[in-house]
Amino acid sequence: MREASSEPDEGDVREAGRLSANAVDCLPDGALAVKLAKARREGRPLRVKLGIDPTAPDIHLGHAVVLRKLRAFQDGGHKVVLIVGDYTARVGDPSGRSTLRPMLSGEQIEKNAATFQEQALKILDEDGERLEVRRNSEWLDMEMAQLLELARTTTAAQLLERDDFAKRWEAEQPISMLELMYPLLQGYDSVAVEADVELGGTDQKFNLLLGRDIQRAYGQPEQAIMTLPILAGTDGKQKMSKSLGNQIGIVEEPHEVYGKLMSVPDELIGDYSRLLLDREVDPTLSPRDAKRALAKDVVAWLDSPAASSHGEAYFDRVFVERSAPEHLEEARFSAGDGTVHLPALLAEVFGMSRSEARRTIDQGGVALEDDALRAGEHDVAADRLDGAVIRVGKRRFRRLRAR
RNA sequence: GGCGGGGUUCCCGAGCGGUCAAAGGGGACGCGCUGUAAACGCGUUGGCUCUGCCUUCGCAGGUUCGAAUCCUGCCCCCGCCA
Repeated sequence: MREASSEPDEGDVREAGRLSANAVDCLPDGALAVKLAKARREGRPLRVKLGIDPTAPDIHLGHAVVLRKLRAFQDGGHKVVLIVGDYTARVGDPSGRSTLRPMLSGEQIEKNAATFQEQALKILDEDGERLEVRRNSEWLDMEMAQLLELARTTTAAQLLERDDFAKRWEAEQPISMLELMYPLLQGYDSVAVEADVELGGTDQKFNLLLGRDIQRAYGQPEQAIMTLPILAGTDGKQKMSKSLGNQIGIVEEPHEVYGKLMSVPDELIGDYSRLLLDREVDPTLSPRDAKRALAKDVVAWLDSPAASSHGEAYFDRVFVERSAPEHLEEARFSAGDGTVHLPALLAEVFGMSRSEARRTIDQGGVALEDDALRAGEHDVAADRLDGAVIRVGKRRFRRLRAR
């Protein structure tokens, strides 16, 4: 559907340029400016869609990249439509995956959906004028006839063009019907909420574009799409994701966030800075100092400057000086006959097995008051433990107290 | 419906009657080095009352002095042809 009546003026073009900073793709060319112009003429905000499937319980910095962009739209006066994909989470988006994804239980999805929504508000403006939160079960739990109507909008060839489907097809790997349906469902979300613009990671490009086709099939104006870079996880290699264990959650303890950011490979500092803080790295800083500045400012953004300072102090103390943090959790032990079997105590306190505890001790990984225990030193006098700080590895600490 | 290939310890993947708690890689963990990291080196990676014992190789039986390895049944996954 042409929108020729909405010629963008200079301001629209500038605004579109500003909004598409950091974007990898903003398609079709010029479409965003046209959308802006149209909305301006009609005196309404743009409806900017993001769908997130609550397949894991927490939002991490990878999600934050897109959420920040949404926030930029909000700050520009537009309305974000956040779709919690409680229905699509049951299907499992195959994007970037080479294997099938397990289906989640309704209960688990419900739980995740609640925390997702709550955590997203840490970044988004929750003003009702600027935010609409929807669940896609509202419209996807549809009649068979409606589903078939949706299915008519797209051909198998179209779907198989998608990169990961194409690869799997080529490699004779399974592609389930459920997965094939996924892009259609996501596209239908756009129809249901009448999206003007949809955002997503670059891995979503196909789905976002297909949304346009589906909107057209339903007689709606086609959304503009914007893709943002995928943030690499703390391993520096793979996309940040909970299941790969390389994520930094936005509601983690400030010192955890700080520490995890510091452990990110240097090569990522630039990306992180640009995508999470919208700024380039100060070239006069050494990688170490640049990373410190990054860590500090990200924590300040997510929490507060005070939390950030504490996170930094904690980090310096524990990792730079290698001493125990100021505030330690306590662990109680019973003195028994005056000797304590450490593997049992460590197993209980740190959730490891006794064998693992023994090995760690034997490898010099357990220290009492900064003195590493010697190999075989498994039984220790209770009075030596009472009040002492025990450290396992670099970062696990407890203050011991006799019970 | 027919034919064929598979299910091994966190993951991938060897093993194909004893020498197997099971090669190799990845990941993770510990130590060293260091900038906090990366890279690199060394070590560990089922459990336990630990020079030994117990439990693992889809599930259940069976053969055998002895099975992850052989047999039978069952469950599940994948591909091809139709």
